[in-house]
Amino acid sequence: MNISDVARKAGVSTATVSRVINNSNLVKPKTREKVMKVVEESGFVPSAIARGLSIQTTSNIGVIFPDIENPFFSGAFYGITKIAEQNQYHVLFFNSDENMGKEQEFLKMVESQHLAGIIITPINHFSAETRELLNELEKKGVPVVLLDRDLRGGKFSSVMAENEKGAYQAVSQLILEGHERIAIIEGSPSIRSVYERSKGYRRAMDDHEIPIRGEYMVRGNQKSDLAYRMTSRLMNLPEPPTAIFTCNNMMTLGCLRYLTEQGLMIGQDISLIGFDDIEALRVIDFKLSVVERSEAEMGRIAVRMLLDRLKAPEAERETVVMPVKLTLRGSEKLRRKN
Amino acid sequence: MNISDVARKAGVSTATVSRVINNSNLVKPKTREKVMKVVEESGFVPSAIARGLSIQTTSNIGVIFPDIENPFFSGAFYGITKIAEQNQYHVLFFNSDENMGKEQEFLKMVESQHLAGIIITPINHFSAETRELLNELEKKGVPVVLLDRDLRGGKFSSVMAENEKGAYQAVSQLILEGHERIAIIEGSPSIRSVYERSKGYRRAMDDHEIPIRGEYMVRGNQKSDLAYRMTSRLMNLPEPPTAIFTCNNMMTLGCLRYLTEQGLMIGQDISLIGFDDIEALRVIDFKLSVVERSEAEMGRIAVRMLLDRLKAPEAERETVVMPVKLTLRGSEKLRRKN
DNA sequence: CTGAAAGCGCTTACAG
DNA sequence: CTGAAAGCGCTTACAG
Repeated sequence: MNISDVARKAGVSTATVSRVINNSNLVKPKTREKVMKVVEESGFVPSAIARGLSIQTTSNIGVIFPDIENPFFSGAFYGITKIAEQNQYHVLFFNSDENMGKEQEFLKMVESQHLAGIIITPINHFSAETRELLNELEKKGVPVVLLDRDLRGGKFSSVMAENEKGAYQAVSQLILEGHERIAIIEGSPSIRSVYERSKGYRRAMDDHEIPIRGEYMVRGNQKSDLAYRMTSRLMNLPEPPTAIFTCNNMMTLGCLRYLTEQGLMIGQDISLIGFDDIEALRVIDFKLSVVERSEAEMGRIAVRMLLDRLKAPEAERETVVMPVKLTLRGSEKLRRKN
Repeated sequence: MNISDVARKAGVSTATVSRVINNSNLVKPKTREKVMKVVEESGFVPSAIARGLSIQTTSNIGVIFPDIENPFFSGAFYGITKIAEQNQYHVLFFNSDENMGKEQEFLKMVESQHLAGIIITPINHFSAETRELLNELEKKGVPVVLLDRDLRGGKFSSVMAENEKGAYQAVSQLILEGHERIAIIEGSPSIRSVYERSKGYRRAMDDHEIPIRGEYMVRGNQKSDLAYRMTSRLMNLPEPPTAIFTCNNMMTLGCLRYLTEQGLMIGQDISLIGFDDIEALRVIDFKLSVVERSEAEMGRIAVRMLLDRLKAPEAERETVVMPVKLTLRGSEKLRRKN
């Protein structure tokens, strides 16, 4: 069943059927009715792919995230699918696995798939290749929205968060609790958002005139396992830290795993604040203090921005910065002083 | 840059370019070289959409899950994207939100998008509409794989789990610990996999000759919030249960939230075993006993099945049943007897 | 308001 | 091994 079949049955041309389907107002009401009747009876669904070839674009948006198992991203993804669905858009998802090669491979495919737009969390802030691929897409009329991570030298729409501020508040709170030996598990320096959290840490230390010790700054890679090993390194220092700030949720988990294995009680033997909340721990009232933000909302905003640019291609590119909130639940404290 | 441009530059016909791109062996090596050179230099990427229209199918597979924020599904989704990517397939994702209308809306779209195949976790075991839509797709050569949930009367490939067995083992263990007042937070009765877990509960109770009390069987909806309220109902019974078995991870969280709010210690004041593990709790060594399975593996298997059927359309439809494992961590015990 | 026809960019049966 | 040409199922500028 295709558009010609419908046209024949309705006694009109395919052009008219097409106009009816696309709600063109260049159709006489009677004709529209006649065509709609055939469409309903036959259960005709137009081929999105033929339409795509003809108008050179589709209603599919591409989403590229580095790690869909990270609850931040699955939450953002949920927000994306919701708004996309409400607007009759579909979502093509790609997991880049924090791997530059995969990211670029996917971007090259975008054009051949004629995607309407792209929401991406780029792997590397400094990747000129990724930036150029995205620039080319923009030039070809495919709007791009960055989510959670910026890209150096690019001018794209984006949805970011108050990363530095959140980290600043968290670390300041630790200082307020009397900590001086505060460690940070940083993320990759080539991820802007995570790097900004390191900056917040340094600024908080500086503002309170606490000297920063190199051995207290260890580098993770956004994943749990390395954070586990880095926590081990920290805790085996001659003078281990009394508090740790972790730069994302997965690293918080890795850190917690090590501390737990060592029998250290959070909020008693050691203090900890993490970036991004962890639902299961909140539920059981585990006293983990965190810097929170709404990941689903970030996803929703990203899609809305994309759709706005699709409607008004000349519209300004904008950046939305999601507010963060420091939620204190007790893990920032220390009962038994070391 | 399209196939005609390449053909012109290489001094051959579009047919030949097409053959080169698709690795047909009906091309003289010299010709192939000549064409490949132009392809590389021009950075030509064939239009997937034009190809799709021509051959009436694409390299996109559709995935429909009810709740991508549930770690079981994001884990399975991760497995899916991995294998899909390895085989040059792309994934169109749709979140049905446990909503039948959305599920069917999406299925109707599958055909117009010419998806190569479908992986679906159906909302309702008894939905004849969904079953028929899937049957039609199969008839049209679009293979279907069910993941985690079966569909009555359908004969589709599927990846399931040992649901009844897992529940049976969990509840038997509770009985072994001396419990008799064992409650269950069931899921929707129209979801086969979750329902099978209820059956495992009943069989375990029967086998051990423990009478089943109606007030100990409460119904959830796979979500955390309702499980929270149901736990409240259970614990406010004149004779509350001493142990609870929850039929999925989200309901385990809701249950934990209530118990925690009431100041009850898991494994001391009340026992609990849940279906599906919860990473964050494992990490902090929270003593939650669970029935585990590998969700990523289920996703990987589902894609492999799909690809096999794509290669050999006449291949038998098969069902893989993932083994489960009861992991005891202490929450099945009771320190202070009620 | 409506239709004939060209065009979107591929693939492939057919002829050579 | 290669090419001309029809076809996939839509949309839309153009003519009426």
